[in-house]
Amino acid sequence: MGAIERGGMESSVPVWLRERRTGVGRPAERTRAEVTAAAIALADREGLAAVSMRRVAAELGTGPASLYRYVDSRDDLLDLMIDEVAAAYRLPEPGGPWLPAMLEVYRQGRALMLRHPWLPELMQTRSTLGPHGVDLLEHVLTILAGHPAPVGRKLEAFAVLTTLTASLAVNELNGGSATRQHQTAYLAHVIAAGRHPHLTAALTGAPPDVAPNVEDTVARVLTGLLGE
Amino acid sequence: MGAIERGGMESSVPVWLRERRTGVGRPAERTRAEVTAAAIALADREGLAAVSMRRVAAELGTGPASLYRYVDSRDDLLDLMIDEVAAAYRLPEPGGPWLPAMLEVYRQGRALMLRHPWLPELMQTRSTLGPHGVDLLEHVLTILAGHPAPVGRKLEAFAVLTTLTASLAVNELNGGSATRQHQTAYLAHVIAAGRHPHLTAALTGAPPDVAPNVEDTVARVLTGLLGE
DNA sequence: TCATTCCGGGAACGTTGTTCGCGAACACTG
DNA sequence: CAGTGTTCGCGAACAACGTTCCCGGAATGA
Repeated sequence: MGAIERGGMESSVPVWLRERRTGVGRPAERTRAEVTAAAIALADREGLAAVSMRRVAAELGTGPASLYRYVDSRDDLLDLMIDEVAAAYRLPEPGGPWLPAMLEVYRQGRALMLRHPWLPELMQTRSTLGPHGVDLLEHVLTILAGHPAPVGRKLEAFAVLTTLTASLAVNELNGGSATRQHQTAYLAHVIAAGRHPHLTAALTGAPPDVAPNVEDTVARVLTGLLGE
Repeated sequence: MGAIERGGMESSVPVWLRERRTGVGRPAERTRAEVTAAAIALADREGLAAVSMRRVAAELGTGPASLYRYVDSRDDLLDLMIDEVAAAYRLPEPGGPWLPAMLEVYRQGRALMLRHPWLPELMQTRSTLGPHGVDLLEHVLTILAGHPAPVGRKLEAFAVLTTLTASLAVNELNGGSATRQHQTAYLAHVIAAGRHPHLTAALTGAPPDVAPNVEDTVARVLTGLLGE
């Protein structure tokens, strides 16, 4: 009876609401924050695939089962990692025109993702809003407070900006990697086949004199979304 | 010596180039297409997580090891799934203004992703261009052939359109699911806390009289990217 | 018929996420 | 100070995973 009561229907409660127990009982030797930090360090060093419960536990010098005292599942841990990283935003007091302020948000998001190469892949898969994510959203809404667009479009702009940032970061990170070689190997084959004239022209033509400015792209998308 | 020669440095060759053997030896009982179809059927029915080599093999009535005659790894199989689904595009002969043509591409992409809910998640993680993907890209470039923007921006527009379609599809698919309830449960808590006034206003305010038209969003982003 | 070449797939290896349950550690009560 | 309730640490185990080995069989070309 007790077991059912405990494990029952709490699985729909997000991580951020499952909190510290009372002061009774044996005190924990670690914090959720420490576990999260260990996972982040591991991901930074060896990539997201290396973040298994066992490896994280080893990082902390404990057994795998111990982690489940701090986290309900591996997915929870991933959510914690995402939000913890978002704590690093240092955003200036909102004020002035909205576009430059939004671009600053993009710039810092990009920097975060380059510092933590596993971040974009993670954010594209799961869409979590933890405490720090919520702070960021509040900041964006403050930036856009004076903008005439309806709220729905502002939320939409935030979502698109997030996705776009992740997408562009992935592109930057894959610059000259193995995945890229995969692609070009096959594309060379496609070009040789002769069909796909436009693709051929696009890829064999002289490389653009001016490298496309990524920040301009973001600006264009944002003004496209919000007008002005 | 033979083993090294065979398994050696071919791992950088994409799936699409590893092709049928000679007519000698015992003929295969299945085709790569059949394996792919089985995987797609399984994913449609039980989600992407159910697509394990063992389950796909069971679907075909064989052992897990047999699949490796058709595919080098599970990742290869996922790439095949993506491209196979892209074969379903039925795009009209290009002609006329570019925006409506691009929106038709979006519309069909969206339909594909709603029919195969595992698709967006997969496309956001891995960026593969198989034969059908290449055809789609060629189509888009044909649509934009008369457009004055530099090629780089056109490729960029294609990439953004793909990402955006996947992102919006995920949003649509998560409409009323468990993940959504996670979010709103925590957001309610955030609102109750009192900080985040703009967020509170955005979420508690009267729901927008007009539901935001997703197609308009895409149009806005595209014109933002390409101008005009 | 024989040699060659390839396919099918049982068995096994290493790794994964997660659960069970027990012993130990602390706070509180009497 | 003993007892009780409650929590923590974590070894062991389970089921499932991707992948490799390897061998028996099946087909083709000579």
